[in-house]
Order: sequence, then structure tokens, then C-alpha cells
Amino acid sequence: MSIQTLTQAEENYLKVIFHAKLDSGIMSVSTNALAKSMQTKASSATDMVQRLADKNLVNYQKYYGATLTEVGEQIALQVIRKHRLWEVFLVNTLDFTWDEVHEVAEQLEHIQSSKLINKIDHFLGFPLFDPHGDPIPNEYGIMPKRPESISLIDAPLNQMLRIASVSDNSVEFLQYLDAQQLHLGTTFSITQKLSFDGSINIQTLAGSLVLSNMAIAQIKVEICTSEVLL
Amino acid sequence: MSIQTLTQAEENYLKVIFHAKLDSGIMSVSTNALAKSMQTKASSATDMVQRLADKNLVNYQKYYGATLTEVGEQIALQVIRKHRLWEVFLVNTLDFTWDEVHEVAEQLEHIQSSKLINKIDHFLGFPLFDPHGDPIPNEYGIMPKRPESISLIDAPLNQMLRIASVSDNSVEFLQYLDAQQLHLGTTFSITQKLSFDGSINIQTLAGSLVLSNMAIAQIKVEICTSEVLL
DNA sequence: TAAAATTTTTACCTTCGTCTAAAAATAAGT
DNA sequence: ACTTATTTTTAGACGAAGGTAAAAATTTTA
Repeated sequence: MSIQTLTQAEENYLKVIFHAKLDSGIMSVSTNALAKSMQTKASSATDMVQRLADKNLVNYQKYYGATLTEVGEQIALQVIRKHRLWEVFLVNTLDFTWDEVHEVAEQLEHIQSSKLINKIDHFLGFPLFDPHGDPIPNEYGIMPKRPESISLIDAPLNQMLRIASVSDNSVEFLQYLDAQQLHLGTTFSITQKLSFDGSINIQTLAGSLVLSNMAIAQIKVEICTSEVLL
Repeated sequence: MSIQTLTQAEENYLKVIFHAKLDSGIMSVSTNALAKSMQTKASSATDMVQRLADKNLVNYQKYYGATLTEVGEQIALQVIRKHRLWEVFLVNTLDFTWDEVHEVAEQLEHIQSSKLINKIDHFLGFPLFDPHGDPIPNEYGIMPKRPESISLIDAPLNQMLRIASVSDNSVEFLQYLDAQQLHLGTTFSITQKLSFDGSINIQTLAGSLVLSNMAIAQIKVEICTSEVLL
């Protein structure tokens, strides 16, 4: 197992295959799905997947799809680690807002230096979750366990909740949340569920507001059994 | 004048042309010199210079050489700005040593986000010089003036001196300096000049040591007229 | 100034990542 | 089951960045 330096494109493909499996629970990722995620053509995806298979980073069968090998998954985890640590850095240290960080982190995640990323990790105090609430793998690719979280759709009335993560990372949605003063870790409770359109009323420290059924489907919360508000 | 995104290779060539002109005072940079700096072949350098000329980033005449255009120089200055700010960040914030930063900064300098680099600049307190003592251009490409510095060869005996910069950025030399406890800003005085081999004895706070004629040729110092040692 | 040495350029090949267009395999509809 | 529709793969091409080898221009030397 030699130390191989991958191109940015190769790293991105590995990352997308990893996420596709995680998000949709699907075993094997089709070249078509891959092409869509990478904003390219299916033929390009096929090409790349074949190259990655040559390097033993993915298992690939024609007309079936691709999965990550052990090595491929470890590399994907390291790229994800870098991406999420840089996001923490950008938000916590440089005061970027939640919705600005993604595209810069997309570049920074490809800087090759384990020393650098470990020092960043140390500087940030070894955070376990990024600003979107996603877990940060450690140096050995181990993800921290996340406390049980549920969709806001299924959350009970009149109980203190904390935003744990969001499923939709589009700029529009993140800006929408920001405008509502909702962030990762924001606590609130549901005061009313309106069944006719699926929207809900919530009460935060800053005041009360209404969330549409579109929005609540994307938000995951933890139930705060005995939470102290500050 | 459209916003053009350059490849890393293109940015590196512009940087090298800029430095070649600055270091050797030479007007026009030959493709051969360029190839040597870029660790590639003259044919590749010719090729690239022709592309850069097409984009109006360099003035190029066959068999004569290349110079930067206004636009090319501004881009080179921005790359240099990013490189040097990242070096400050790595040394001051992440505790990298002086000699470790260069190759990581070579990667970081190509991250495309003026917002990012300006926030880093702000975070670092708008430093004017990098850890090697080189000036950092501001957002508009203006270099800060450096206080008069002279080669250690020409420095007078028994006067307090401060290391202002080094000409040789090779890992070997930087590690050598580190091992001698010599850094940018280290103060010392020359106690003796040995004419038979050009070496000198110096006295630092940490103790006295000998520097060879090889070493002193690479070190530039400022004369500290009224310096307080701490 | 003519021959030799060096530098620079050209012409052509290679790899990476992408594309288009067409062929092959699989899935769906009647 | 057979035709149609969709997905996936192949084949061939391109631009970027690099490499070789040989030709052309320049410089040096005798």
C-alpha cells in the first residue's frame, strides 16, 4: 500500500461516492448519479470510476455501479475531515457566516498536509461537529457518535429542542435560516402545529416565528430533556 | 478587463517571473531560466509563456524573453500576498517552524477567495512582513517599505544587529539557522571577523557561535542603533 | 569571419479530466 | 415477447500541462 497522491477530481469523486451511500443508504452508486453530483457527464463519471478501480479505490462492475474499497473509504473520510475542520475554522476563527463557508472549504479540503490539518484540529480544540452539525472524523477516520436526533416533523409539542443539523445545504436555505436567527445549537420549542399546511409555530429566545413544512423537513433536532437556557 | 481564473501553473509562472526580475534585477526572463525555476523543461516554459502572452499577462518576444504586463504583475503580487500571509499564519498561529512553512504555503497561495485572504490578514493583525522578513503586499498590491538592511558580510563589528531576511530559502539552510537558534528578528553582535576563511564569531543572548562565509552571505541584517534587548 | 557551443523554439507525443456522439446493455410498456 | 425508452459504456476529440527530439537562432570561440 504505497502513498498515492490523488488529484482533486479523484478526491471529489471518492467523497461523492461516500456521501451517496451514506445519504441514500444505497449500496452501489451509479455512474449517472455520480455524474449528477459532480455536475458532469455520465461518460466522464464512467471514465473516472474506471481509473479509480485501477487504483483499487473503488469496486466497479459495468452497468452495476461503484462502491468504495477500504482504502477508498479511508481517503474519503480524510477529505471529509479536512472539509469540516476548515468549515469550523472559517466560522469560529474568521467569522464567516454559516452559509459562506462551503465553496471555500471545497478548495481547502484538498491541501495535502496531514501536519497542517492536525494542527488546525488542535488549534480549534478538537471539535467533534462542524457548523452544520455534521460529525468530524478523527485522524484515524473514526466518526464521533452523534446524540440521537429526529426530524423536526416528528418532534413533540412544548418541549425544548436544539437544532442538530440540516439536510439541505443550499445557499438559499442556509441564508433563510440565518435570517430567522436559527443556527446550529439554537434552542426552541414548538408552540403549535398547523395541520392544514404542515407549518408550525415555534418559540425561540429571540421571539416566535412560523416555519413552513418545506423548512421543517430539512431540520433535525435533539430533544433537550433537561436543558438550561443561557 | 474580465475576471480570469488562472490555473496554479499559470500563477506559479507569473510569480517566478516576478521574482526573477526582483532578485537578479534582470529586465527580461529567459525561458531557460524560467524552466529551471519551475523545475521543468525549456520547451514547456516556452509553451506556457506563449499562453500567458495570449492572455496579456506577459510581454513575450521570441529569443528575447518575457516580462510581466501591468495585469500580470498585479496577479503575481496577489499570489505573493497570499503566500506570505499564509506563512505568517502557519508560524504565528499554528506554531509551524520557520523552515516547514514553504511547501504548505505553496499550496495555500492558490486558494481563490479574496474574502478569505482578507479575513486572514485581519485575523493576523495586518502583518507587514512574513516570517522570512519579506514584505507582504496589501490588498491593492502595494509593498510596505522595508527598513534599510545590509548583508551580514558588510556589517560592522560590535554593534547590535537584527536578522532582517535570508536570501537562501532552501530547507537545509533554514534548518541550519533553526539549529543555531537564529530566527528572523534575532539580535546579536559580531565579536570577531576571521579574515583567513571569511567566517565570523557572533554573540547572541543564547551564547556565542561561529558562522561560515557561506552562511553570512545569505543573511541580511538591520543595524540596531538603539536597541533594547529583552 | 567561420565553426562550435549554447539557447530557444518547433513539432509531435503523453496523461488527466472533460466533452459529444454513437453503440450496447438494461428496464419499461403494451 | 417485442418494441420502446432509459441508462451505461465505448470511441474519438479537446485543452491543459508536461516531456522528447530535432531544427533554428543566437552567442562564443578560434
